[in-house]
Amino acid sequence: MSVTLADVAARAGVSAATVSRVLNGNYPVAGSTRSRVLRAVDELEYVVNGPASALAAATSDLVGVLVNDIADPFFGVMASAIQSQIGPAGDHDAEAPHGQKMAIICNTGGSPERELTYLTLLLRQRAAAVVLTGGTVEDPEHLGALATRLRRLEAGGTRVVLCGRQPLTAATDGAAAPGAAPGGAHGPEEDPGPAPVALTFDNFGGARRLTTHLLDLGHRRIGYLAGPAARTTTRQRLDGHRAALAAAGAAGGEAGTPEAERLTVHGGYDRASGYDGALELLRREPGLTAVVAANDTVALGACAALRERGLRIPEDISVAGFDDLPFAIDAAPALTTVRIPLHEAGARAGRLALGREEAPAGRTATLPADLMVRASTAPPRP
Amino acid sequence: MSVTLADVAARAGVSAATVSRVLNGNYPVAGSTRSRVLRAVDELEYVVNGPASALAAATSDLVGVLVNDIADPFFGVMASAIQSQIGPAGDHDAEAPHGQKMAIICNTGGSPERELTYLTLLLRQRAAAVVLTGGTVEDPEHLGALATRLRRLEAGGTRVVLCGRQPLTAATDGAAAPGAAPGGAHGPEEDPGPAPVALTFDNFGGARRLTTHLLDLGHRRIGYLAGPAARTTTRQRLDGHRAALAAAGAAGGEAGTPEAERLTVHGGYDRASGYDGALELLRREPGLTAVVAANDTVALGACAALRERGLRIPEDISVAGFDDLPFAIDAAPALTTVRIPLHEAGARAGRLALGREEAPAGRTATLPADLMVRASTAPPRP
DNA sequence: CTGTTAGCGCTTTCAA
DNA sequence: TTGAAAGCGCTAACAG
Repeated sequence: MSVTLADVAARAGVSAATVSRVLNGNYPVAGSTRSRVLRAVDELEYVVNGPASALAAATSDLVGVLVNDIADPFFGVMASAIQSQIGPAGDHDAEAPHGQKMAIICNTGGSPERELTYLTLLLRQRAAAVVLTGGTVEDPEHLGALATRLRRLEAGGTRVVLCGRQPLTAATDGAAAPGAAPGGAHGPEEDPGPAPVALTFDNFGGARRLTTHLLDLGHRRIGYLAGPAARTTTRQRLDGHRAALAAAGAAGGEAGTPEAERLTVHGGYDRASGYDGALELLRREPGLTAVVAANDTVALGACAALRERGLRIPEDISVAGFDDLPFAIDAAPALTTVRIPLHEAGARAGRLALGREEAPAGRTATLPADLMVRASTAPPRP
Repeated sequence: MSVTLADVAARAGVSAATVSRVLNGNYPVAGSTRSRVLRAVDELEYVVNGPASALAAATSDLVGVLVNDIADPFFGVMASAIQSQIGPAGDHDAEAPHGQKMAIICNTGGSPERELTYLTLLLRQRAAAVVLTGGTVEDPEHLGALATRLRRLEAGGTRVVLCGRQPLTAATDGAAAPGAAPGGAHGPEEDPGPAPVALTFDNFGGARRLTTHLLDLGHRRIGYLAGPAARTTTRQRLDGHRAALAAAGAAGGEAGTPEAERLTVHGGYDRASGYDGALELLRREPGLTAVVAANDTVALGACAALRERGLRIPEDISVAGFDDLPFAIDAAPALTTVRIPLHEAGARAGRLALGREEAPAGRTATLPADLMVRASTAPPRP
């Protein structure tokens, strides 16, 4: 814990600079010198001092990954995929962990403040890159603060990648008008620079296809268990759902109408919300023939509530989820849902974060969301 | 990205040392000076340089968390709980992220080499603490290398906490005899020091209770889907299972006997292993009346295979899991399993890692594993 | 309570 | 191809 570069240099009979060059391998060094240094490193069991090199080099080998909740497989799968591109690969030598990056996973719990706090913390670590996963709150003030932080990060050389989230500019239109920065910003106006790279999910399209599937089966009274209001993911999925309803002229397709409100219950992205929400939906509309949930976890909660009410799935009522998390296929019955390519997205985001993959044209790519028809949906009873 | 302590000091009309003291709040500073400094920090949008302070203070505010697979809720839940104790709490001010620690989550994929690599990386980051979650490979050589790394970490002031893993000394008995260090160690023999704090799960007891439950129901032909061989968790659970069988004089209770081998299939901790394993078990013993899986995920895979074979659960065959992950209760039928207090364990490990909780007596605490009887187990058909 | 003074261990010009 | 030297930005004695 106290052998330094200088010690290695002394033992190898070279200067500290040379040792540094050998270790970083970014500079020509004679073969014999090189092996002498490596031997000394080995004999002394030398381990680089990360903070010291980060200070000197003005960049660390840390990559921040922001997630809402790492216990939720939705984020767990993405985080794992991101990590797989960033961390030590299986084939690396345990004795030569050079140039290895490490992922700092930050649980925001969906809280905008904590999102900002973590970004500041990452800024202070001089993170090499930051990946923000999942949707965020659509509040213009938060979006403004977020944009400011990201700009600072990028100005400091940190790569920023959005994974499963709209680019900020798109989200900021409308309410967050141009002109004066929203309250709180008192720093100099920095150059916006290029927008962060974004990988988005086709939440809207997936939701629309899912509800269309239900409509095609003959359902007309469809309840919707939405996620927390004012979050991008929630809104996109709800919009897609309503677009399908509207296209079919079904009830609840017109946003803002009493009918649409009546058939929509907002809650969290957790099981309890699905359980409670399904009950509420049933109270509002006893003639319900189908329930669409904001995600698979919510759908499972809904299934549990429905079943306890004596309703069979899908005979009495159809239920559909979203995301196609690993457990969806093992639900009872297997859940009809929309597959989000979480793993692919995470892996790609990880590569983008390291600059190992070219940014997509327009700096944004939308990943497909495919309908997975399984056993939990069926035609309504005649 | 370039305003430094000195800039703040200049603006506030004080010395850099004073600014440092204000920011770290670990030293008396006059109220007026304090607010002047804080104002300057604010106006300049100053952000501490983490690497620089880590270098100077010889410790960083990073906490390493090693997991097998963050996409697996077993680890996700623990990681989330650990994080909740380490990272910014909800009530913290976003503008004052001082003294905040951050968790570096390292996915080892269950690979011993990567476990070591990450430990080295964490050593190089001068991590404030390291939490190792879940079981590990029981290979004496790996255990030796692991112990060496952990000793170095502790020697450098890093707190080490094991969460869901046996203390190394206990695991090292038997094969890894005292005396010469296993191959590869060529450093000076350091003082072993105190063993790391460990929080372990009562895998053995939980498994025994689970199988006893099955035996009480009348089952006698019970198949076991074990996890990867040579891992602590796998062995403890299998041992508990066999202990229950042996106590009841049932088939397969005697480790090493052909009967025990025949009724045990080793695989991974994933769904596919459960699926394949269940089929294999059925091939070996068509008269099977129950299947016990190494964990819930494996159990779900087994359920799927069994169902495809036309077997009803629990009427034709009982199935049980382990861990009681969130989805277990929503399986079809609800899974009988053993509840592991993942959240509590993680939270406690997090507090131990920060030194915010006293180590348990003997530096090791075993957390209970309670049997959760649900619908997937029932008496065998007469 | 505050300032001065040395480093912490590494990277990186600039020379040789 | 290698070495010398000057910091990177912060903390921590030690004075005052």
